[in-house]
Amino acid sequence: MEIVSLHKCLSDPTRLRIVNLLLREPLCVCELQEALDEPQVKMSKHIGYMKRQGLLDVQRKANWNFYRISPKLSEAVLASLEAIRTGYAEDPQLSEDLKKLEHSPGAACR
Amino acid sequence: MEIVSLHKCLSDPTRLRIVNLLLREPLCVCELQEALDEPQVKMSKHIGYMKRQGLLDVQRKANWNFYRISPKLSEAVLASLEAIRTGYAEDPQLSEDLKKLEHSPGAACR
DNA sequence: TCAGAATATTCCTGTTGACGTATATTCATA
DNA sequence: TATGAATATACGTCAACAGGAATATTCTGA
Repeated sequence: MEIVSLHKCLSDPTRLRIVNLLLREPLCVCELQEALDEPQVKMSKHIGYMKRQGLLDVQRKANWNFYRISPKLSEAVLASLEAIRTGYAEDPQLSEDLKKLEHSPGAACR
Repeated sequence: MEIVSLHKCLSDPTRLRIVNLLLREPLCVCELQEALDEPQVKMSKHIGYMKRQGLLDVQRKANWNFYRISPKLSEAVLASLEAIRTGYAEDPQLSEDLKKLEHSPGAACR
Protein backbone atom coordinates (compact mmCIF):
# COMPACT_ATOMS: atom_id res chain seq x y z
CA MET A 1 0.00 0.00 0.00
CA GLU A 2 1.23 3.46 -0.95
CA ILE A 3 2.37 5.75 1.87
CA VAL A 4 0.25 8.57 0.57
CA SER A 5 -2.81 6.35 0.24
CA LEU A 6 -2.49 5.26 3.84
CA HIS A 7 -2.49 8.84 5.04
CA LYS A 8 -5.40 9.73 2.81
CA CYS A 9 -7.33 7.01 4.56
CA LEU A 10 -6.43 8.49 7.91
CA SER A 11 -7.21 12.07 6.98
CA ASP A 12 -10.96 11.94 7.47
CA PRO A 13 -12.53 11.84 10.94
CA THR A 14 -14.99 9.08 10.12
CA ARG A 15 -12.37 6.87 8.53
CA LEU A 16 -10.03 7.41 11.45
CA ARG A 17 -12.75 6.28 13.84
CA ILE A 18 -13.38 3.18 11.77
CA VAL A 19 -9.69 2.29 11.65
CA ASN A 20 -9.40 2.84 15.37
CA LEU A 21 -12.04 0.18 15.99
CA LEU A 22 -10.74 -2.27 13.40
CA LEU A 23 -7.29 -2.06 14.96
CA ARG A 24 -8.78 -4.00 17.86
CA GLU A 25 -10.74 -6.64 15.97
CA PRO A 26 -12.55 -7.33 12.72
CA LEU A 27 -16.09 -5.99 12.74
CA CYS A 28 -19.20 -6.17 10.66
CA VAL A 29 -20.58 -3.03 9.07
CA CYS A 30 -23.59 -2.97 11.34
CA GLU A 31 -21.37 -2.99 14.42
CA LEU A 32 -19.30 -0.12 13.08
CA GLN A 33 -22.45 1.76 12.23
CA GLU A 34 -23.85 1.34 15.69
CA ALA A 35 -20.62 2.34 17.41
CA LEU A 36 -20.17 5.47 15.33
CA ASP A 37 -23.85 6.30 15.02
CA GLU A 38 -23.52 7.53 11.47
CA PRO A 39 -25.77 6.98 8.44
CA GLN A 40 -25.39 3.73 6.57
CA VAL A 41 -24.44 5.33 3.27
CA LYS A 42 -21.70 7.36 4.91
CA MET A 43 -20.18 4.31 6.56
CA SER A 44 -20.42 2.22 3.45
CA LYS A 45 -18.68 4.78 1.29
CA HIS A 46 -15.80 5.32 3.68
CA ILE A 47 -15.32 1.60 4.10
CA GLY A 48 -15.37 1.18 0.34
CA TYR A 49 -12.76 3.88 -0.02
CA MET A 50 -10.37 2.19 2.38
CA LYS A 51 -10.94 -1.17 0.76
CA ARG A 52 -10.06 0.28 -2.64
CA GLN A 53 -6.85 1.71 -1.21
CA GLY A 54 -5.91 -1.70 0.13
CA LEU A 55 -6.15 -0.82 3.80
CA LEU A 56 -9.12 -3.09 4.55
CA ASP A 57 -10.38 -6.39 3.31
CA VAL A 58 -13.72 -8.18 3.65
CA GLN A 59 -14.98 -11.55 4.60
CA ARG A 60 -18.60 -12.27 3.87
CA LYS A 61 -20.45 -14.42 6.40
CA ALA A 62 -24.08 -15.12 5.61
CA ASN A 63 -25.77 -11.73 5.48
CA TRP A 64 -22.89 -9.79 6.94
CA ASN A 65 -19.68 -8.24 5.72
CA PHE A 66 -16.84 -8.38 8.17
CA TYR A 67 -14.03 -5.94 7.58
CA ARG A 68 -10.54 -6.04 8.98
CA ILE A 69 -7.24 -4.29 8.57
CA SER A 70 -5.69 -6.08 5.62
CA PRO A 71 -3.20 -8.76 6.67
CA LYS A 72 -1.07 -7.96 3.63
CA LEU A 73 0.21 -4.60 4.85
CA SER A 74 3.91 -3.81 5.05
CA GLU A 75 5.76 -3.39 8.31
CA ALA A 76 6.01 0.32 7.65
CA VAL A 77 2.26 0.73 7.33
CA LEU A 78 1.67 -1.38 10.41
CA ALA A 79 4.05 0.85 12.34
CA SER A 80 2.06 3.92 11.39
CA LEU A 81 -1.15 2.23 12.47
CA GLU A 82 0.40 1.16 15.74
CA ALA A 83 1.35 4.76 16.39
CA ILE A 84 -2.29 5.64 16.08
CA ARG A 85 -3.53 2.88 18.30
CA THR A 86 -1.18 3.68 21.15
CA GLY A 87 -0.72 7.40 20.60
CA TYR A 88 -4.34 8.44 20.47
CA ALA A 89 -5.75 6.07 23.05
CA GLU A 90 -6.90 9.03 25.10
CA ASP A 91 -8.64 10.91 22.34
CA PRO A 92 -12.17 11.52 23.66
CA GLN A 93 -13.96 10.55 20.48
CA LEU A 94 -11.89 7.48 19.76
CA SER A 95 -12.08 6.10 23.27
CA GLU A 96 -15.81 6.74 23.41
CA ASP A 97 -16.24 4.74 20.23
CA LEU A 98 -14.39 1.86 21.81
CA LYS A 99 -16.51 2.01 24.93
CA LYS A 100 -19.66 2.05 22.87
CA LEU A 101 -18.48 -1.02 21.01
CA GLU A 102 -17.75 -2.98 24.19
CA HIS A 103 -21.01 -2.06 25.82
CA SER A 104 -23.08 -2.82 22.78
CA PRO A 105 -25.51 -5.70 23.22
CA GLY A 106 -24.46 -8.60 21.00
CA ALA A 107 -25.28 -7.49 17.50
CA ALA A 108 -27.37 -9.62 15.17
CA CYS A 109 -24.32 -10.55 13.13
CA ARG A 110 -22.67 -12.49 15.95
CA MET B 1 -2.31 19.54 16.41
CA GLU B 2 -5.36 17.61 15.26
CA ILE B 3 -4.87 13.98 14.30
CA VAL B 4 -6.75 14.47 11.08
CA SER B 5 -4.73 17.58 10.21
CA LEU B 6 -1.50 15.68 10.65
CA HIS B 7 -2.60 13.01 8.21
CA LYS B 8 -3.83 15.58 5.73
CA CYS B 9 -0.33 17.00 5.76
CA LEU B 10 1.09 13.56 5.05
CA SER B 11 -1.36 12.69 2.31
CA ASP B 12 0.32 14.55 -0.51
CA PRO B 13 3.55 13.28 -2.12
CA THR B 14 5.28 16.65 -2.14
CA ARG B 15 4.44 17.37 1.47
CA LEU B 16 5.60 13.93 2.51
CA ARG B 17 8.93 14.54 0.83
CA ILE B 18 9.31 17.86 2.61
CA VAL B 19 8.51 16.34 5.99
CA ASN B 20 10.94 13.52 5.35
CA LEU B 21 13.75 16.04 4.94
CA LEU B 22 12.73 18.25 7.84
CA LEU B 23 12.66 15.22 10.12
CA ARG B 24 16.47 15.24 9.80
CA GLU B 25 17.11 18.94 10.26
CA PRO B 26 15.62 22.38 9.79
CA LEU B 27 16.07 23.65 6.25
CA CYS B 28 15.62 26.79 4.27
CA VAL B 29 13.10 26.91 1.45
CA CYS B 30 15.78 27.12 -1.19
CA GLU B 31 17.39 23.93 0.08
CA LEU B 32 14.10 22.10 0.01
CA GLN B 33 13.45 23.40 -3.45
CA GLU B 34 16.77 22.22 -4.74
CA ALA B 35 16.46 18.79 -3.15
CA LEU B 36 12.97 18.18 -4.52
CA ASP B 37 13.46 20.00 -7.80
CA GLU B 38 9.95 21.41 -7.83
CA PRO B 39 8.68 24.89 -8.77
CA GLN B 40 8.99 27.59 -6.14
CA VAL B 41 5.28 28.30 -5.95
CA LYS B 42 4.48 24.65 -5.40
CA MET B 43 6.95 24.36 -2.55
CA SER B 44 5.83 27.59 -0.95
CA LYS B 45 2.20 26.62 -0.95
CA HIS B 46 2.74 23.19 0.52
CA ILE B 47 4.99 24.63 3.20
CA GLY B 48 2.37 27.27 3.96
CA TYR B 49 -0.27 24.59 4.25
CA MET B 50 1.73 22.64 6.82
CA LYS B 51 2.55 25.77 8.74
CA ARG B 52 -1.14 26.67 8.95
CA GLN B 53 -1.92 23.20 10.27
CA GLY B 54 0.71 23.65 12.98
CA LEU B 55 3.09 20.98 11.74
CA LEU B 56 5.90 23.37 10.82
CA ASP B 57 7.22 26.62 12.11
CA VAL B 58 9.58 29.26 10.67
CA GLN B 59 12.61 31.15 11.72
CA ARG B 60 13.63 34.03 9.52
CA LYS B 61 17.34 34.62 9.12
CA ALA B 62 18.32 37.52 6.90
CA ASN B 63 16.91 36.74 3.49
CA TRP B 64 16.00 33.15 4.26
CA ASN B 65 13.15 31.31 5.90
CA PHE B 66 14.16 28.23 7.81
CA TYR B 67 11.43 25.74 8.48
CA ARG B 68 11.42 22.94 11.00
CA ILE B 69 9.03 20.43 12.46
CA SER B 70 7.27 22.38 15.18
CA PRO B 71 8.74 21.76 18.63
CA LYS B 72 5.29 22.05 20.16
CA LEU B 73 3.91 18.78 18.84
CA SER B 74 2.40 16.16 21.12
CA GLU B 75 4.04 12.82 21.80
CA ALA B 76 1.38 11.14 19.72
CA VAL B 77 2.13 13.22 16.66
CA LEU B 78 5.84 12.71 17.12
CA ALA B 79 5.29 8.97 17.26
CA SER B 80 3.50 9.07 13.91
CA LEU B 81 6.32 11.08 12.40
CA GLU B 82 8.90 8.71 13.81
CA ALA B 83 7.05 5.83 12.15
CA ILE B 84 7.53 7.60 8.86
CA ARG B 85 11.18 8.35 9.37
CA THR B 86 12.12 4.80 10.25
CA GLY B 87 9.45 2.93 8.32
CA TYR B 88 9.98 4.47 4.93
CA ALA B 89 13.74 4.89 5.05
CA GLU B 90 14.05 2.68 1.97
CA ASP B 91 11.47 4.40 -0.15
CA PRO B 92 13.30 5.20 -3.41
CA GLN B 93 12.01 8.75 -3.71
CA LEU B 94 12.50 9.67 -0.08
CA SER B 95 16.01 8.29 0.15
CA GLU B 96 16.98 9.93 -3.10
CA ASP B 97 15.83 13.27 -1.72
CA LEU B 98 18.03 12.77 1.31
CA LYS B 99 21.00 11.88 -0.83
CA LYS B 100 20.46 14.94 -2.97
CA LEU B 101 20.38 17.08 0.13
CA GLU B 102 23.66 15.70 1.49
CA HIS B 103 25.49 16.00 -1.80
CA SER B 104 24.28 19.51 -2.47
CA PRO B 105 27.01 22.12 -2.55
CA GLY B 106 26.60 24.50 0.36
CA ALA B 107 23.56 26.58 -0.47
CA ALA B 108 23.65 30.36 -0.39
CA CYS B 109 21.61 30.43 2.79
CA ARG B 110 24.32 28.78 4.91
C1' DT C 1 -39.79 -17.77 -5.28
C1' DC C 2 -40.89 -13.75 -2.50
C1' DA C 3 -39.88 -10.60 1.36
C1' DG C 4 -36.82 -8.50 4.06
C1' DA C 5 -32.25 -7.55 6.04
C1' DA C 6 -27.55 -5.97 5.15
C1' DT C 7 -24.80 -3.50 2.29
C1' DA C 8 -23.29 -1.08 -1.98
C1' DT C 9 -23.90 2.15 -5.84
C1' DT C 10 -25.61 6.11 -8.50
C1' DC C 11 -26.69 10.80 -8.96
C1' DC C 12 -26.38 15.44 -7.43
C1' DT C 13 -24.23 19.36 -4.98
C1' DG C 14 -20.96 21.97 -2.37
C1' DT C 15 -16.18 22.22 -0.63
C1' DT C 16 -11.41 21.49 -0.56
C1' DG C 17 -7.25 21.25 -2.56
C1' DA C 18 -3.56 21.02 -6.37
C1' DC C 19 -1.29 23.40 -10.00
C1' DG C 20 0.30 27.30 -12.90
C1' DT C 21 0.82 32.33 -14.08
C1' DA C 22 1.42 36.53 -12.56
C1' DT C 23 2.25 39.67 -8.91
C1' DA C 24 3.29 41.20 -4.25
C1' DT C 25 6.22 41.40 -0.17
C1' DT C 26 10.38 41.66 2.50
C1' DC C 27 14.92 42.30 3.28
C1' DA C 28 19.99 43.18 2.20
C1' DT C 29 23.14 45.70 -0.12
C1' DA C 30 25.10 48.57 -3.75
C1' DT D 1 16.94 54.57 -2.03
C1' DA D 2 16.75 51.45 -5.99
C1' DT D 3 17.71 46.75 -7.26
C1' DG D 4 17.68 42.02 -6.84
C1' DA D 5 17.16 37.73 -4.23
C1' DA D 6 14.08 34.86 -1.47
C1' DT D 7 9.59 33.86 -0.55
C1' DA D 8 4.51 34.42 -0.27
C1' DT D 9 -0.14 35.51 -2.11
C1' DA D 10 -4.05 36.16 -5.42
C1' DC D 11 -6.58 34.39 -9.06
C1' DG D 12 -8.44 30.98 -12.17
C1' DT D 13 -9.26 26.13 -13.39
C1' DC D 14 -9.83 21.36 -12.77
C1' DA D 15 -10.10 17.03 -10.13
C1' DA D 16 -11.07 14.69 -5.84
C1' DC D 17 -13.98 13.95 -2.30
C1' DA D 18 -17.73 14.36 1.40
C1' DG D 19 -22.61 14.13 2.31
C1' DG D 20 -27.50 12.97 1.44
C1' DA D 21 -31.46 10.86 -1.14
C1' DA D 22 -32.88 7.31 -3.75
C1' DT D 23 -32.11 2.91 -5.69
C1' DA D 24 -29.78 -1.42 -6.60
C1' DT D 25 -27.68 -5.76 -5.15
C1' DT D 26 -27.06 -9.96 -2.59
C1' DC D 27 -28.20 -13.28 0.41
C1' DT D 28 -31.39 -15.77 3.84
C1' DG D 29 -35.32 -17.87 5.29
C1' DA D 30 -40.30 -18.53 5.07
